[in-house]
Amino acid sequence: MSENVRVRFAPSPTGPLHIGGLRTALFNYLFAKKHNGSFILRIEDTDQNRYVEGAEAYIIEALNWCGIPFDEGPGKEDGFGPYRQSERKGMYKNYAMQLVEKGKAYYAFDSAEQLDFHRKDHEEKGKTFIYNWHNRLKLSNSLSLSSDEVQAKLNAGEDYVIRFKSPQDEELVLNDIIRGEIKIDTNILDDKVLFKNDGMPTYHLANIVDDHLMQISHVIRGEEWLPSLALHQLLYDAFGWNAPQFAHLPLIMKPVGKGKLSKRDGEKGGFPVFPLSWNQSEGYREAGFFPEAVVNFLALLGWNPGTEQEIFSLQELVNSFSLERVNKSGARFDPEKNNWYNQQWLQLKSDEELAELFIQNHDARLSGVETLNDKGYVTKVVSLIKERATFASDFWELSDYFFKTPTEYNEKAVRKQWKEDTPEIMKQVVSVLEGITDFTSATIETIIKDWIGKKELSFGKVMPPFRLVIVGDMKGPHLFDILELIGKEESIHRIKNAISALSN
RNA sequence: GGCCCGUUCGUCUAGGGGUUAGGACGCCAGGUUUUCAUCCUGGUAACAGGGGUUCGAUUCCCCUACGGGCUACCA
Repeated sequence: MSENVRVRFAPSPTGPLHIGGLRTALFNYLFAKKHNGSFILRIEDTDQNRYVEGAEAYIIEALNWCGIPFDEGPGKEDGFGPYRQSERKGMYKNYAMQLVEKGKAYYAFDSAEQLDFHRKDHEEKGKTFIYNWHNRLKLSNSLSLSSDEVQAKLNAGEDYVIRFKSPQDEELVLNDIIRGEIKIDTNILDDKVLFKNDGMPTYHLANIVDDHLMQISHVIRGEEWLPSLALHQLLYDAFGWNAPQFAHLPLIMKPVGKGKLSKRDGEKGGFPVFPLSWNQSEGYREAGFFPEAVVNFLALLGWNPGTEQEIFSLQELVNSFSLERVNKSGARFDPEKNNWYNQQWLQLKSDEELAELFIQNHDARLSGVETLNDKGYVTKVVSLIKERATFASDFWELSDYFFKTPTEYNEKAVRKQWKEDTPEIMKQVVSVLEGITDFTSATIETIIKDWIGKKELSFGKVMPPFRLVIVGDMKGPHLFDILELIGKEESIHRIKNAISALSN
């Protein structure tokens, strides 16, 4: 690989970054870091009609949240800026003019209405209207008009665009790192607009000029750009520039049904499609996903290292990433596996960190449970229940009985476990507990088991109802661990409480 | 419609001219936990179809089907 790897992520600020865009950014980042290169953010805002306030800030925040910040971009100038195309506006026209002077591009005066008419007309006849060698001489442009006529129109201030003059009868052999050779017949190409009558370049021109000026070495983008590759290659050739290498990433598809993943799928399936919340759509961050899990899942969607490793830190991804191992076909988005990754990453987090999250999450939702502000206690609770959780937001439901005395008891469990003689047994358990001074899990366990043995009671008569009165349900970690945490007084209180509640 | 790209378990994928076609998610069963979950073990399940090439194709080539993308003075 060449020494100077420079890649860019070039989103349009038309809304929140979605999961596909995020993966494109991630692959660019991984490739850049793998080769000690630079990851550049360029904002492609050449279409002022589609500009959305806040979108750029959103994109930047999303990249930061994922842990894949850009090296150069808006606010991080490094000699190649500005990084917003709207701020580069002044430089594009000259490049368009260069092509006109070289005879590689031309002025076109056709109105949107005229072109619309042609398209519809062709469609009715079952044909496709393509503005190129085939018909450009029949349309209104500097190829069909005399230079005097053209000059007159320009002097009169008529609207015009600059179109690329795509070549006739050539076979182009393009190269893509992921897909290999792609052959294209230039006769089917159309004369794309490079420069719009509003004084802004189109994506195609701005993209090529900026990639050249910013010395981009590799263009890694979504497969939706593959049809434009021929035009882009032709543009580099027309300018006499060396083209970067290209890699077109497979798309991310809907979990079910046809087509690529959309915002709608997230709403239907109840999973996020945006990294951060945007208006009414909940983001991964707000839904409680860890960025590590999102990155891990996304990286393995369309790429794999060829080993059987599934869990990767960002650094491990960087180390093993290569474009050659990116798949060609689209990958279905699987919310289940996404959740699994979060569960895996949650287990990797420290109890302290998770306790912090638990406290934060909970304070926002509920109040009145004092012990939830005692981080030492919460940390212990988390250590006991985290293996049951997929999200930090599962914690409360998995551990509420550590913080408050049960007021309800699982009906089915009561029917099954609460027998005639159970209240009496529970009363005896109370007196056994009262006699324990070292109220720790292991000690309580030893004493209770001894007592069960001496009394010739069965474990089945004691332990299930014991759990039921402490937890309110037949669930949770090792019972004696729970007892130690909630303490002697509360344990006894719960048993007495349950005896009166269940013995009507 | 035209052009381009693609096609291995339900999903993400490994593999590659001769393999018991491997792993992960999900699902199912068993074990552990005298609870639930985790965890462990096992199971379920795939080379789209048809032609070639070849001693032999899932692997290479062609066609078909299917899927996807593009077809704007949007990116």
